[in-house]
Amino acid sequence: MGRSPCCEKEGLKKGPWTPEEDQKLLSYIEQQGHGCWRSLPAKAGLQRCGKSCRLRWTNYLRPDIKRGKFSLQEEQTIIQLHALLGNRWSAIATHLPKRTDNEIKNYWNTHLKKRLAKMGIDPVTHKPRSDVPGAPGGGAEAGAQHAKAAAHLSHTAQWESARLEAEARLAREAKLRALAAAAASASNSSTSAQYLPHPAAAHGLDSPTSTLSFADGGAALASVLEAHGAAVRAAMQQPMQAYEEACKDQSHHWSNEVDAADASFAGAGFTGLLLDVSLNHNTTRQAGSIDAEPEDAKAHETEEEKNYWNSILNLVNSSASPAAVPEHEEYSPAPEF
DNA sequence: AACGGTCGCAACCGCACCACA
DNA sequence: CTGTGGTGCGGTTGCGACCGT
Repeated sequence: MGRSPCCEKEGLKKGPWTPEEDQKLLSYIEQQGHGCWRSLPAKAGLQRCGKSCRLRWTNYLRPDIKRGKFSLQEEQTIIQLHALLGNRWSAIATHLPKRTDNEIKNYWNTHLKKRLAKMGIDPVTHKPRSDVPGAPGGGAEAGAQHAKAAAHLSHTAQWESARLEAEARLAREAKLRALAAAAASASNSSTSAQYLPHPAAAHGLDSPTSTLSFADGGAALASVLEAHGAAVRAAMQQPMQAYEEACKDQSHHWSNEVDAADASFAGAGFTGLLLDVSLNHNTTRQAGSIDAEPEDAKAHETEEEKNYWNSILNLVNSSASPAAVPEHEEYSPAPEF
């Protein structure tokens, strides 16, 4: 149906922002809050369209944005989440505190995608490419094993994806409730609260561009679960049930196809499966002398990684009532790692 | 030093979704 | 129900920085 432009193109500045423009936007938002983006430029004295202002604020000027080099753990998280979610940068950003979706997207496109391709891993499917010499899974036996692991990973990814969807849903709901509560006490709102994206940001639930985050590895989610337990459980049941339906058709096939991978899954869990990929990734990087890191640092990050995923999986699992958890073994609570 | 190619990042574009009148 | 405005999101582009010759 087509839409009118977000603003009159005539007379509006485009391109890089100057420090003066940044200062104008920053000081205006700090004093007034952004309010309606479309009307903001005129009020703030900027020759920009509202959309440009919003992007500049969201991706660059906000005080709660971390800039600079991505840590190894952040890289791993991006790769793992990309394997699960694809190019859903905002969803990925929710799991990387203080990183914007734009930054993650850029980092993926300019660094990680190329690195995976160099390793012989298809950055789209996250599966080894057989046409690359020396790629993982090159041999017949290794290939079969990898196929099983990949099949299981895909299987598990569906489950995890459903969970992430539910997390997003419940966080949105929590946000709406919080906004309603904030509206009730709007008369005494402070300026700092005005430019925060939503009240949940006050307890670390915020991500620079998204409505959902687990900045402290799941504690924020825990608080949401605590506050809205019944609604959360109801929300959680939907994707779980949907996935259960899908599994009814597939479970036999899966159980035959991926039993070897399941064995490893039982021992190492989903995190372990992913970490296995990540550790191979690290090994390759070291072999290629790219950002080589000491072994103990790597082990430390691995432990953190396990804890990170454990906290998410356990929190989500604990939120679902026992009756809501399907009996299929794949839905059993996250294994202890 | 000059030039051309490549890389990385900020910013833009356009579509999709949602809320609301 | 439909049209419109506001915003979110992912893809793409433009340009400066960097690097090799």
